[in-house]
Amino acid sequence: MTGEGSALAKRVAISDVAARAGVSPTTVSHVLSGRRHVSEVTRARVRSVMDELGWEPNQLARSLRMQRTQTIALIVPDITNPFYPSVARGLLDVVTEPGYQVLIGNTDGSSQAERDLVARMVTRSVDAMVFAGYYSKASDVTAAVEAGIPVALMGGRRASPGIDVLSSDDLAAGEIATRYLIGRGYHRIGFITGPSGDGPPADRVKGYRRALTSAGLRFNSQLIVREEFSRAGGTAGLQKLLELRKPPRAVLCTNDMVAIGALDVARARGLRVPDDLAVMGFDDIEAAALISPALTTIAGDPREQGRAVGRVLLGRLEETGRLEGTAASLPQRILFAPSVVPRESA
Amino acid sequence: MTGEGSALAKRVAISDVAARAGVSPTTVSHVLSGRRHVSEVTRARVRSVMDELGWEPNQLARSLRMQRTQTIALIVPDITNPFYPSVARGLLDVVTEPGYQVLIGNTDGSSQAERDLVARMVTRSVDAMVFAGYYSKASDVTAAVEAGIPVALMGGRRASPGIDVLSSDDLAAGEIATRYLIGRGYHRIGFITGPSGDGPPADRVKGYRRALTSAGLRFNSQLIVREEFSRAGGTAGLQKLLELRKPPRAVLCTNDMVAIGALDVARARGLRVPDDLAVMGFDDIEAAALISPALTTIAGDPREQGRAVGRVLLGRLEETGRLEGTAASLPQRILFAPSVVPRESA
DNA sequence: CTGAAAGCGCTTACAG
DNA sequence: CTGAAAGCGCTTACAG
Repeated sequence: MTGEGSALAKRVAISDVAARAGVSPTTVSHVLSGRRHVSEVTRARVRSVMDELGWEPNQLARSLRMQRTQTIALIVPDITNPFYPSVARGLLDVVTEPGYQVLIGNTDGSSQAERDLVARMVTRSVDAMVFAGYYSKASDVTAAVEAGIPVALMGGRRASPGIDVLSSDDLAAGEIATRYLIGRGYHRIGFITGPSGDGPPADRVKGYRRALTSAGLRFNSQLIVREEFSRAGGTAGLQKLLELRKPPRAVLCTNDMVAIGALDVARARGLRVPDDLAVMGFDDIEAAALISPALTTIAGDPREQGRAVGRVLLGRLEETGRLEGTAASLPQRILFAPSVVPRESA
Repeated sequence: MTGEGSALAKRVAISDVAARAGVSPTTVSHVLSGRRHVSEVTRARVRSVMDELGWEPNQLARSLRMQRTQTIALIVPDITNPFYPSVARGLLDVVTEPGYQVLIGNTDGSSQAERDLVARMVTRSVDAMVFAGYYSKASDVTAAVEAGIPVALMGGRRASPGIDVLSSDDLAAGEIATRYLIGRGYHRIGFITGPSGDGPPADRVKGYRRALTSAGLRFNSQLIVREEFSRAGGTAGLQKLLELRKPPRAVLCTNDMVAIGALDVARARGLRVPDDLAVMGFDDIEAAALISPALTTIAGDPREQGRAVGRVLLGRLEETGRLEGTAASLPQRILFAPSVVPRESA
């Protein structure tokens, strides 16, 4: 019984390869890394022993020694929200090739969970971190920053040392949507926004207002209604808008779910969309293309955002590798411009 | 200049705590783990130094020493397919509390990528692995099995040593769907299935056939059409079915996308759904509830599947911890029963 | 009740 | 061109 095939067979280590090849671990390490010259013959011998024993360096040991884990943390509120898997995909797209892996964490938006996860990631010595919260702010990631880990904050408002910020340009989104509607001849445009007066939804309203103004149209606060971010919110919102003395001919909804709720009431009332009423959403969720009439909406590109995040972080990682202690380049803030996806509803 | 506040401040190590508390690292380690008695006084002193210096053990060092990384790999074909984020969520649900983190990998279904990722995960000494491929089989994960890493294979056909298999019960799904339709008075039922004659889609057809038979209904192969897994496939499939001399009164579609395609032709031809034609899908994608008429479909519970996967793996991990080399319990195969989500279309 | 030492598996100054 | 040794930061037999 050699035990060779056993599931419990000890993993082969660099010392095994060295012994078998009749060289030192140092040399084995160097044929692997190529960081110093090794004579043709020994190199060949070592290579063949590596293959023979199927040796691959233990990343754990390597990480401990090199102080680099080749790992990036991705912390999100809810991986089940389709935006984040797309971001994850984009991140993986650019980060896999250079040898990084990604560790995911789900916070449910709880700041307790956020702190715990950030701490655990630090404890695990991730090389970089992307953090997305419902209301991302720098203070959520201080533990990482203090540990010298570069972080990319998604959805944050401003960059700070150690923290690059990447987010959707919600103001532009609102502006673009409104301009699209105006261009199609709608001048009386309602807006069903979210319950609170700040954050991305408020930025969209700001963009809407700006587009109105620059088109010489009057902004009318009666046309803005605040509702929950849900199908029911859309229903309620459109109902209110339709009760107005002069109801809008088009309605912008703060997200696609809300727009779908608005379409429900249009259907129930027998309104033709978009002839009697144009409806437009934001986000471009999968259902937007599948419902009837298909929803015209504003799309970001979450996968591309993920790629951008990856690139930014890779850049930071290169910096810290090279210039040890030298001043890093300034933290960036990157805004993603959205575009309209014209379909049937507007 | 103390450098204390610098981003480059060395992380504090166990030896720092020990020195400052006037004890050995051994003792510090033991107050942390509680694995041996430490006198009240020294324990208190060590604790306060820990707090003061903010020390947390470096997981890397700990992992290297203990041969346990507290990491689980999750390898999926496409994290962007909503099934997988739900699985990920369920996995996180059960695995976070006991201190595990999850490393994700995306293969795009390429077996090259699958092999590479499995190898990389092994190299990183993950404690366990969940693997989902488009056609998962044991041979995809041999590298992990050989390294003694317990794996949970999602969607596989049979368990084998070191590999537990968890999958949806597609046969039951087909049967349940068909029975539902029969129960609602539909006796002539068409089936738009996928292009190939095996895998989950074929199992669904088998279940359909079985339900028909056990209800005393005749199986008619003309009512089965093979199409692509897409909206266009659903359109084409229903068109063929409607050209039959005696077209079906109800149609089962191999997934919700296909069902949506079928609904497109029903709408175009002015058929009332479900009165003239009942349409039913599988999977319960988000859009199923949002379209009109809302789609009646068969739902699995991916998040619960993820939880189950987590539980199985946690069980295996406990086994290997306890009985070193003793025979592990037999590999399991767990099948998830789906249920119908009655909505408007059937 | 506590500590010195070995060792997990690598990489990299240092020396020749 | 190559190797012996130190060290990354822990845990745990071993010894007292």
